[in-house]
Amino acid sequence: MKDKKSPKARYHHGDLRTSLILTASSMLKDNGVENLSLRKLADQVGVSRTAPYHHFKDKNELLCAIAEQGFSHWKRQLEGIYENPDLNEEQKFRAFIHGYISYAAQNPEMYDLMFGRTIWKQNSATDSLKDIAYPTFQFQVKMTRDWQHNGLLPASLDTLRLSQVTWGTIHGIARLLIDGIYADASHIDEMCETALRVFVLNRLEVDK
Amino acid sequence: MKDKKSPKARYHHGDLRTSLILTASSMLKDNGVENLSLRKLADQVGVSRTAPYHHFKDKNELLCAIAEQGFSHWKRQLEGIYENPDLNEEQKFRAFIHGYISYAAQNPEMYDLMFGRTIWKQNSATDSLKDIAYPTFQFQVKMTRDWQHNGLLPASLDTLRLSQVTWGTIHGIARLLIDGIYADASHIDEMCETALRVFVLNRLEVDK
DNA sequence: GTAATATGTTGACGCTGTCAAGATCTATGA
DNA sequence: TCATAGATCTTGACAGCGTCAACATATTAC
Repeated sequence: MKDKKSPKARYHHGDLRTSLILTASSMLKDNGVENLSLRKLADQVGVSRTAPYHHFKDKNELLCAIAEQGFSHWKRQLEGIYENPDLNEEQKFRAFIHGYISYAAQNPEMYDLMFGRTIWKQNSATDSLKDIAYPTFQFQVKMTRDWQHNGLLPASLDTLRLSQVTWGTIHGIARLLIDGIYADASHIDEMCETALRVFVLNRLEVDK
Repeated sequence: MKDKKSPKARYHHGDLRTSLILTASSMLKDNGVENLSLRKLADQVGVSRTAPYHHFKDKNELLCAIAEQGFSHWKRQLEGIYENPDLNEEQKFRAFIHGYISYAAQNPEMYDLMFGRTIWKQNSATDSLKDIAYPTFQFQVKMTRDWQHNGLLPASLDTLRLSQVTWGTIHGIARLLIDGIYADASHIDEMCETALRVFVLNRLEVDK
């Protein structure tokens, strides 16, 4: 050790945990989960391959921590739409659908991590992730209930089932887009409008 | 080589390609794509680790071949519903939705392979797979068009967009189920009925 | 029957996640 | 102040993965 304290050559990193999450998020965005390796990540950050294990039990815990960041960002965005006083109920519903799909289209890898099987299959989500993810899911149920009370969505249907169906719809459209089954992102707006009309408008201006 | 022709000890397998697809499908069903390795597969079939490479260019080609089988089975099932003369249009639509979700719920790993990002992302589907997958997708568009003509679905909407939305809906519900975000399979029927009412019934018996 | 081809094998390479053991820095408390 | 405990980072090692190259053996074609 020649340099006493060159900032790059310190034995201890300082805030490795945060650096790992940040760099990993960036690598995720560029190349997807399937190309995110702990070794490349450690290399990028400038530490040895096993250093991350002092901050995350295993790779899954790192992925959950990244997803947490995503949910936090995501939840703020959702709430921002729902609490915007300048929008009426139908506009909120429209903004919600467009916002949801846009987020997925603009952050496909993060969306995949947040809502994909890598984390959720086989219950590998950490408690910490569940603590932020579950309330987000529930927030969607709450919005659905409100829209039912407002007459925007049919009040006759069970709220939980209806919110599963509405969420399923936009989730499914998002997945078709980001998984490359419908690669053409130029139709996003039209698809959103069609979904909207299926859920809302067809009930108001009855098809004759 | 002691035995002249013990059926287990032959140098050439006989129909390795078929055996690989069959065994791989079984392993897929049990453990998912993420746990399907060529080496374990070869071991199971009783050949060396590189033998599969004489029948498939790489792992992706094997996966595509498996998915082809899935699509073939799947397409027959779809057509069986659609061409059943004992069902009226609404019953067909209902059977289609229930059949779709049931297939996904009963064959989650195959469904994931057929409609997931492993194959479709980055255009890794083989031509052979596309030849069977694309017509299946188009068959859904055709059904949607017919249901529009029958008045079951709104004729005012663009057929392609509408079929993307209806497919998106059941695809999304299927994914939520098989990815473990909604693990509770006991609600499948209720979710299907809710989706059905959103698409069809709400338009007929207008919510008052 | 011999040559070409199809199909199988072993060896090797670089990549991966992760464990164990040891090195080095930081913080605690006597 | 200084030893020591704990946090953090390192190298070494291992098994598993997909895949390539080189070689062996069986089948097919002329």
